[in-house]
Amino acid sequence: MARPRQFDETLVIESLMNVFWEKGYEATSMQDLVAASGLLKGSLYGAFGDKHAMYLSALKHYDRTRIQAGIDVLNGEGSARQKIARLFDNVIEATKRGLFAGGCLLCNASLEMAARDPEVKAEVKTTIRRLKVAIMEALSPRIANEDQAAALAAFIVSAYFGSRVLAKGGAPAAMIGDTRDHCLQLVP
Amino acid sequence: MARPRQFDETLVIESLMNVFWEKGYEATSMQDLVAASGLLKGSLYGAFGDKHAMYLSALKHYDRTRIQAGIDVLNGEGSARQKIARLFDNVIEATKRGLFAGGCLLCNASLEMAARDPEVKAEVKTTIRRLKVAIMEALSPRIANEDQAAALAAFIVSAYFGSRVLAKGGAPAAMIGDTRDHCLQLVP
DNA sequence: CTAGTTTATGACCATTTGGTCAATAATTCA
DNA sequence: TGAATTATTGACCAAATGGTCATAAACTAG
Repeated sequence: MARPRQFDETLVIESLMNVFWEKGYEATSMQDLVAASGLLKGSLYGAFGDKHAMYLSALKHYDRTRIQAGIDVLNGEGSARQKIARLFDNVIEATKRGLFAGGCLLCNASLEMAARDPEVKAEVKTTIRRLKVAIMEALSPRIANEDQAAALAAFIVSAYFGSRVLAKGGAPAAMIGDTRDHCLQLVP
Repeated sequence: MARPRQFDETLVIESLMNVFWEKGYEATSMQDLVAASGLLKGSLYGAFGDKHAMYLSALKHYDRTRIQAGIDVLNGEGSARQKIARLFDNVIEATKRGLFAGGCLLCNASLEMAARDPEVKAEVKTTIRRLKVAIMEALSPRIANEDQAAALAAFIVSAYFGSRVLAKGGAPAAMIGDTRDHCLQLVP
């Protein structure tokens, strides 16, 4: 009934996400978002709301794509140990290459935003839960006791997130490797 | 030979640190720092340099005080297991009370700043190493093999940092408890 | 073709940002 | 006391910030 959007929304969200991912919320300016998306300010505001709404959209997009990719691995083929190893190997790979500086947007959002932003906190909380459940289910064929599986899953999530902090902080890749190896030892 | 400082430098750094700790670097404005310190802008710049230098000073102060307090625990009395339990209990305590929103300044700095700020990265890297070594030494009476102790120490640091991400992200305290318990099981 | 509706555009805005500086005040050494 | 040195003060600044809006353009239903 009217003029249609002249851009692919998903493509634009992806570009917004990449900026927030690399720079964080506060360090990202509207100019950065304009430059990255190729749209003009007015269009961005019209389509997504204000900067904060753009961040939330980016976070949800990260959940739907990057986190989901991890969950797909956990739901896919292979032993529990192999699947969990793959999660850590991605971090180690990224650390060794040292190219993209973003790390994990979920972790970044948790530390930068969650404490002062209830909406971000809710989103982060939900995504953490999703990740934990997926790990639990990957473990369930090997661990009959559900509480035990939940506890181990919580633990693996912690170690995984911790490895993202180490990676960004310039810790040697060996520390992340050690973390990975210890985690795998615990997976039956 | 001239007019002396009319303020306690350490006290001022402490107040600057608290602001950065709670809000992060980018979300902290010079106005915030002025308000928190009670000094005027000119005095702050005169004494500490620019905002970035203030952040670095705050980070170093965090190392000298808060991180050192943790290391003191690790160097102090008690079994290795007891000492490491105490690290996690602090996080759990803070999570349950939900009062101070800062979490761990070292983790915050790593995720917000390290990727784009070599000085912060160097500081974070050094502090991570200090923490890891202290954990290693706490373990050493029980683990003869040095490589093994180093690997376990790296692992515990990861799990600890991860629990800080979980805590800020609104994950249930039980997840942090599970993380703690699994860590302790690995400590001989 | 036209009326109606939505999108795109970029000029525009108040506010806030980090940072400077000349003037003044306080101190010490001689 | 006076010369030298440093600290404090607050006014000041250019630039950047997030955000708005009137206008023009593009599309669809009738």
